[in-house]
Amino acid sequence: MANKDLVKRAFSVTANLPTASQQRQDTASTSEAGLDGTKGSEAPATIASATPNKPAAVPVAPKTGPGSMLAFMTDQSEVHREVLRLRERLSDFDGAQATRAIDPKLIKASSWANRDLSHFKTEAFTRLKEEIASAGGNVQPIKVRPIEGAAAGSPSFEIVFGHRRHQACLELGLPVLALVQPDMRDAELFVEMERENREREDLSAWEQGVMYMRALEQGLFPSAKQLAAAIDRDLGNIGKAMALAKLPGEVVRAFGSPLNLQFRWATPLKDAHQRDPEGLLAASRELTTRVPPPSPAEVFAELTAQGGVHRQAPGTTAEWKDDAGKRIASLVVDRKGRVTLSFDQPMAEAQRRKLVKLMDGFVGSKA
DNA sequence: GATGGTGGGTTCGAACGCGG
DNA sequence: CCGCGTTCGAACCCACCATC
Repeated sequence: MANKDLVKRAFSVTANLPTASQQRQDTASTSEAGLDGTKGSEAPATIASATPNKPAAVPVAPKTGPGSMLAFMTDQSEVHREVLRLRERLSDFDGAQATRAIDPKLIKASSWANRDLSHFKTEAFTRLKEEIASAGGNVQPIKVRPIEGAAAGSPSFEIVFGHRRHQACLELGLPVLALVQPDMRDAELFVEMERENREREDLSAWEQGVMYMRALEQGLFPSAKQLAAAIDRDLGNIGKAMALAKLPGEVVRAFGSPLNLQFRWATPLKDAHQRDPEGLLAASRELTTRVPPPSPAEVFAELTAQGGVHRQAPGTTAEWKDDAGKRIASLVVDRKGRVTLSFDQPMAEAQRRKLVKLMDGFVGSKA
């Protein structure tokens, strides 16, 4: 039985990782009982003495020099095993990146980001803010890079992506969960920020344009073509986005928010600006004073109609209303440039005759 | 001629409205 | 409710022009 018990005991000792004192006691038991003694086979019971049925083993301090040395060595082997265990656990996180909770005041927006303030007033942003508030912080971390030589009290980090989550935490007074990426070059930051924004589809055409313009102005890329290649985007769209971004502020304001500007409007608006810059600005200023404000499509239609355009955008280009604000008539242009003038209310005979006469003159003058 | 930029046409997918 | 057609926005492609 002796050999069988020894094997069982040895396994038990290893598996239970005894403390030095336990092992010492075990050794003492073995010596007392002999290799074949039943007493020795009970030793593991001492190791497992934490069980409620058995009294806890009383640690015995080593009394001799070799005993102390043995105790030290076993202690050391225990530390060594712990190190190995921790290393093994650490290897589970190979490739993972650690996040930190950072005071949002210590983080500044990226130099190339162009989050329009109206982005932080949208319903989507309010929902995001509510989600973050209910979770007690942003669950999805933002990405930042440290700012070299930042002065005390000034921001120490720059956002790579996650401007909306940062803004939400800033407004809520919560720390931002952030992934800190050291040694990140400007171009790398730009490409990553651009990719993240595009994947989330939450940057307007105008904002993209401003972002691209800044990247080129600051020399991140030598040309728009190389910028397009770096971010894997079509050059034509980059040109259109930048054309929107180059529009005067008055024109952009006429649309209510820069977020309302669309890619396909870039060329017609640029044409209108080149054709009659003063006229376009005057029309834009006038549109911003309208109550109720016209829709973005109506603004576009009116601005591009300034000075006569070859290709008009489809949509309602003019509306007439009565004192109560109810629509009386509207002028609509379809995709082929055909114009329909319609009246929403019954027309008196006298008015009809007047309109026909007006049309005679109008069509006649065209012919 | 190479490179960079622009403009216009086409295509694709999503959203929407309408009729059965 | 479902299928179909239409519209809209974005992306892609390519031809063309300007500059060096």
